[in-house]
Amino acid sequence: MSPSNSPNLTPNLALERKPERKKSAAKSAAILDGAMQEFLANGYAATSMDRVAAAAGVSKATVYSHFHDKSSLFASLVQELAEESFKATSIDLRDASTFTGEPREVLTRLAREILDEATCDPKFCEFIRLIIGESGRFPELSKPYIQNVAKPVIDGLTHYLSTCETLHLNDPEASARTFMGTLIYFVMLQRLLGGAELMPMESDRIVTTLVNLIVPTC
Amino acid sequence: MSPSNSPNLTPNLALERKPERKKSAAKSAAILDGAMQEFLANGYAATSMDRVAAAAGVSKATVYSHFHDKSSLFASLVQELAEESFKATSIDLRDASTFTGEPREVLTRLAREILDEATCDPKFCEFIRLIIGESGRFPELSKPYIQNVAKPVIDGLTHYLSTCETLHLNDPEASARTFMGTLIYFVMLQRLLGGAELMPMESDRIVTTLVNLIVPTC
DNA sequence: GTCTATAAGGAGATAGAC
DNA sequence: GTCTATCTCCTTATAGAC
Repeated sequence: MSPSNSPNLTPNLALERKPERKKSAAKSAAILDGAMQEFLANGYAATSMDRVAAAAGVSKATVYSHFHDKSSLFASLVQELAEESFKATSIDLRDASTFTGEPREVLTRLAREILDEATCDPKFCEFIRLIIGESGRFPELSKPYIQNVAKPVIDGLTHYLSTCETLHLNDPEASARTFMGTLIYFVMLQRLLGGAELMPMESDRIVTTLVNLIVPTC
Repeated sequence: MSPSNSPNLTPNLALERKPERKKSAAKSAAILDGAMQEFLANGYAATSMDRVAAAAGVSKATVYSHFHDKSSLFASLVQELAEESFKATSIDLRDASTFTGEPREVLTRLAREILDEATCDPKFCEFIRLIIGESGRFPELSKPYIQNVAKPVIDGLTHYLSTCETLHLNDPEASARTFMGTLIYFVMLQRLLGGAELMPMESDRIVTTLVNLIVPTC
């Protein structure tokens, strides 16, 4: 109980150079990185803690000292990915320049950005695959995705659509879901399910058609 | 080589009552049934062959006598489910009455049927979850789904939309994908990811908005 | 053709040295 | 705090009786 023995009581000294020996956040990040690599590639059940440890460059016991068990490591990873993905897509939503211009231009630009991100960032597709695939056994884990990714995007788009009087949309939120659904379904068929060979489709045709449906032409 | 010894050469006799002792198709069906139950509930990696055997009411050795290994059993199951699902949804497409009436009525009816099936048949959602979740490690297995389920629906809808001159659609196939994408994304968010609580939405609003976007109102 | 019993290996999780 | 070594259970797949 005597504070003189406690190593916690030397915080003001210039010893902060090496935060090594206090369950370093660096190790935690490395473990989450290894977990990301393995879980995204193999899914939950097919990923072993040995491989996570190897991918992280630490021993298995270290993994268990940072995370109580496999499922809580998985939960932490999903949480982190949801927030990271959120940042990636929400930059667009909070940036005013995203929504400046004619509705036709704005929606075209937005659709292209979303498809580009899905195409160029393989982690994005793998994350969606993981969330959908494991949401049956981990129902709670879809919440971070909904709250941090899907809902902000739908809400932001809904707000934008509701401010465009020229579009005369009766139900902006349902329209926003049509917008996102068209894009996500395209990614799902072409990228996730490898439909590019069996039923090819150019992304520009999807974007053009989608924008034409929402922005009245007559 | 002598055909007189071949058991195949007694097809005309009245012995067809008991096809028991020839790797009975009934057992195969029972195994596939058990496999369906387990794989749909747990995914591929988390399903054990012991539980498949138990669910099928046979021993594990019997499972291995009908299917070479776990992955080929899984492949057979996916193939069967894709064909079964295909029948379920393609009845609508081959039935002429599905496409009779005003485009607005036809599309509304079709959208409601698809959402109803996704809502009432839990196997439908679990199958989609399984296909998406495992398509990373079993890329071939998404082909039966694409060929037997997704492509026929898109193609049938594309053909219908292209015959509706009143709709003046520039790109019927891209429009068909918008139609299906909106519905599947709705099912994905609300049913698969449990978004019903966090971002509720009535299916009727989706259907109404979707039909209004495709069928011109002015 | 179907069963019981078992082989061979990998999984999650922990004990104890340092 | 991190490691090596280990415990225990469960996995896929097969061998051999009937």
